[in-house]
Amino acid sequence: MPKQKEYTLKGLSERELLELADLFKMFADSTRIKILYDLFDGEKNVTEICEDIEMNQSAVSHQLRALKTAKLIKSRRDGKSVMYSLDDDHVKTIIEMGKEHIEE
Amino acid sequence: MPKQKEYTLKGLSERELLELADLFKMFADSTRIKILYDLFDGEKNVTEICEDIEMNQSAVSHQLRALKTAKLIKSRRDGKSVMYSLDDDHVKTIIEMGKEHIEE
DNA sequence: TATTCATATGAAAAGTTGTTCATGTGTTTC
DNA sequence: GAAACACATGAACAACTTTTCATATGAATA
Repeated sequence: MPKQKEYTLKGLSERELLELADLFKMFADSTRIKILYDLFDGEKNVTEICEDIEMNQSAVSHQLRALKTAKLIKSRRDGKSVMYSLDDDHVKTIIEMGKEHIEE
Repeated sequence: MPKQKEYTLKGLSERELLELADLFKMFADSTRIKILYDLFDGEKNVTEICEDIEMNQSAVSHQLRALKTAKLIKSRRDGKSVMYSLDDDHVKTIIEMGKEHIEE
């Protein structure tokens, strides 16, 4: 039996297109952009991030989890703290491209 | 009277952060990614786009308007048709960066 | 000018998302 | 081991998005 013809758009499968959209969803919220941008400096714990971006701890934790699931950041425990840092080289490039667009 | 201290995260104002998020929202939906990706080939009219991405005309028109408002695409009328094309050099780069991330 | 083709648009429904609140878990310190 | 500190999590609500349906507008053609 022949395999069901799957929709693709010039080599991109429906599944890959959805993954792409999910990835960009991570950049589609200003709280998450603040977190990512804050981590440009390097590793920080949750309390530091909360102070830097002026958001409460619960909201930040929820967004950190989303960013981690999307593999944009990683974490390690350090005593009572959990340290977060960027986990993808493309994050900076993507945000920089965005900045260039809005600065035109 | 001193100006009210405005929140900024390392030089990015709250306003710019919201603009950035709004920009990335445009990439955060697979229908819009399909449209943008489809336009990598060059100018196309609405009917062509609908066929390529297999979506109905109304849904596509709504998304075309969003992309145009965000200045990612531009349009010109050609007889009965309206031709759409990319209006930002960064669009390809941003999508390519996204592809690289998910392909890891 | 009536009809047809191409596109745009408004309203409504269904789904998704972000924040808050309350509370739970893990780690250190006393 | 009790208290304090740091972080995570589930539920609930409000706000926002995307698609569909119906219909409107605009341009070409008979």
